Amino acid sequence: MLTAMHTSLPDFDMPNEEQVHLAAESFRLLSDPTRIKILWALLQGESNVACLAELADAAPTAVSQHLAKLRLAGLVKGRREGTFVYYSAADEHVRRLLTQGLFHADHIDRGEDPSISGPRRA
Amino acid sequence: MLTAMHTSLPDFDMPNEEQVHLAAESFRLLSDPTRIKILWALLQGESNVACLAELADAAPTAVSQHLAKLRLAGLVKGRREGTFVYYSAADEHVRRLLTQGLFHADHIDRGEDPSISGPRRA
DNA sequence: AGCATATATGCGCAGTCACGCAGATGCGCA
DNA sequence: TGCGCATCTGCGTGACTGCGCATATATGCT
Repeated sequence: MLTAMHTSLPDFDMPNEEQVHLAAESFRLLSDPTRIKILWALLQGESNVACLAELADAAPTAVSQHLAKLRLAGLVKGRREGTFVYYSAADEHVRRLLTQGLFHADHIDRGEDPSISGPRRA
Repeated sequence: MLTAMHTSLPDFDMPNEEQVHLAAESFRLLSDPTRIKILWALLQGESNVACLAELADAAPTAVSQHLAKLRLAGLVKGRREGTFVYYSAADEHVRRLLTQGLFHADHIDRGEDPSISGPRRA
């Protein structure tokens, strides 16, 4: 019973490595406050870099870099109009993910963290 | 019109800084493949460190560290039973978030990335 | 062409993270 | 009390990340 512990139990099903990796990448892109603000703003309508920089309270350069990453991941799309580039959220998955995350943030229950080990605390 | 661009437009509403920060922290914890596998396993029932290490194909030490972070964030709970510690997912928010993320991973459309700037490609 | 605006990109730095290793701690048993 | 097991914690390292700065590219106007 050294390495065969769950194999005997036929219950746990694990997602593919690739799927896990892709999900992790998406979550990683959502793990930055500036990018969250950018995406949240884009979910309410398209906007350009300068305007997003104001809304997210960040430097336009930083916002551009964030948008580049979000674009590479396919989370936002860019549409050029003259000197401006108007960005918009790619699909509704982004909205659901962000909404869930922000909603979850308002309902976090850290439940006093019993810390498992350490002396018994009454 | 230096810093007043969106203030004139009363449309964009932004979430609180704290809420954004908490959401970012949650997303950051979900941005690691090992943690995703751990949480996915825990959503199917409680388990201990060694078993989770096998399921996630990681060293028990690493799994323990991941679980400590997840516990501090309130995403998992730990229940001690003898020398074992049985962990379980904290609430249904985690399930929804993870499900959304993994589902999203199967429907990513990177849409050829027009790269905005650079020479016109056709 | 020349200039200004808007955005993108390359570079260096400081901060963070995941991992491996060693040692500590808690628990059960003889 | 001493041993073994399961787990936790501290430290060092390599890799990555976000930001600021300078620079490059793209578009519009005169």
